[in-house]
Amino acid sequence: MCSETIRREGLRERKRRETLLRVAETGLNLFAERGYDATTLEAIAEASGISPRTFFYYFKTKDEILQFWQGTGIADAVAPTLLAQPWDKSPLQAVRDTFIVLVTRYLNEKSLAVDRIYNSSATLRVRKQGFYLQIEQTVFTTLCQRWPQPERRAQLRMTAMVAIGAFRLAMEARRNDTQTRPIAEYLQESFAVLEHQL
Amino acid sequence: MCSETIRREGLRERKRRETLLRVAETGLNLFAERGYDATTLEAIAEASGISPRTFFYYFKTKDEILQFWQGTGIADAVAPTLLAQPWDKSPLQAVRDTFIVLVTRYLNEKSLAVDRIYNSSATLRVRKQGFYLQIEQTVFTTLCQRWPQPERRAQLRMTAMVAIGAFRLAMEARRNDTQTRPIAEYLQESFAVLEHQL
DNA sequence: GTGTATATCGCAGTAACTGCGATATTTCAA
DNA sequence: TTGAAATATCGCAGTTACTGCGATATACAC
Repeated sequence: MCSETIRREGLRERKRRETLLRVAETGLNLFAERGYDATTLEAIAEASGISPRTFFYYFKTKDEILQFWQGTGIADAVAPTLLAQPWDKSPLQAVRDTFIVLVTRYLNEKSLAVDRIYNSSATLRVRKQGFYLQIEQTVFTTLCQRWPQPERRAQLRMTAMVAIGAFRLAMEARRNDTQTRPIAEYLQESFAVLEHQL
Repeated sequence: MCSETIRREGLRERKRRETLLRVAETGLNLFAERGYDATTLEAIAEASGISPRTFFYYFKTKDEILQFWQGTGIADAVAPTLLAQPWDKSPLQAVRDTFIVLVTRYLNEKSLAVDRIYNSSATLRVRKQGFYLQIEQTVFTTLCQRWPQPERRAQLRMTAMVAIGAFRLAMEARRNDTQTRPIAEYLQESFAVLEHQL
């Protein structure tokens, strides 16, 4: 029966996607509740209804759960969004406007939770830099695509670095702020300070 | 006999200093030879003539050996050197000149080895950011001491960030360069690119 | 010389991961 | 429909970094 079984995705893929999401969500919740270090793999596995061994089938490491929430979206969207910017903008302007688009589109309550977890310990704070490093790299290579003149390379490298720096400082400002304003505002301010530095 | 025994330091402290240095050196050598991950604590301990347990009496973690070589010196010298800069310099100039002094004074062949090890794996590259984060923090608070006006804080935070960024890019440039020039030159160039960004 | 602080070490334990190999489930095609 | 191939789940044993506890030895200070 049911000859036209819904087969646009396949049982396998659906289950996989569901399990992945369930584990990621369970993990994030447990981190938020008990703290990152105090949450064992075993606990995450059990709460997700899988065996500890199977956890590693979905995530290579424990902190890939955090990367899952932090990185998904933004990291992949940087290059296309940056390339889609109007051509009359300066490199720095283009990156700034890209970031403004991306944070509005991808940062949500979950990102706030992740941010709080990342800032709960020194080792995690350091690991978060891996994310920034990755974005910096992507921004740089994308900028080089748009402005391929070799003599601009060093300058573009610097642009990528200061832009990610401004991004970091914006997140920092948001974290330290007592009120809660839209993330894009912090970004605007951060880049304004950067441009004022000149 | 020998009533005026040399007692300016004490046997204890001397031994401790010697052992610490021996372990740190052995570790660095093994890392360079076999790679960081392939070097077990047990191997370092054995090659240093101590028990694995005693290793943790000297270093809390394995990568504290890298921190020992990278951080010692520079991290502690940043604040005093920055405060000793002439008062007519701009914040950014002051930080730049501080870095030039420090790299000339503290970076040696060992730092090169450490740099190579740090860049041998993605996880280590990320961990190195902990060092930059620390320096950035120190630079920021020191700048705030010298220019304590609250309305400058945001600007000084940005200065600290771009300065450390320029530092990072200078190290990167040196690593990617085929020839070997004095580190201070890369720094000068990096800050020149930064100032040109304005 | 005696007490106190420091150094060394073994042992048992934990937690994150890896490799191997067994079994079950889904898929694809003959 | 059946049977082979790919994928998913899992247990078990092992490795490595690191911790806590407690024992013993060494240096120091008086």
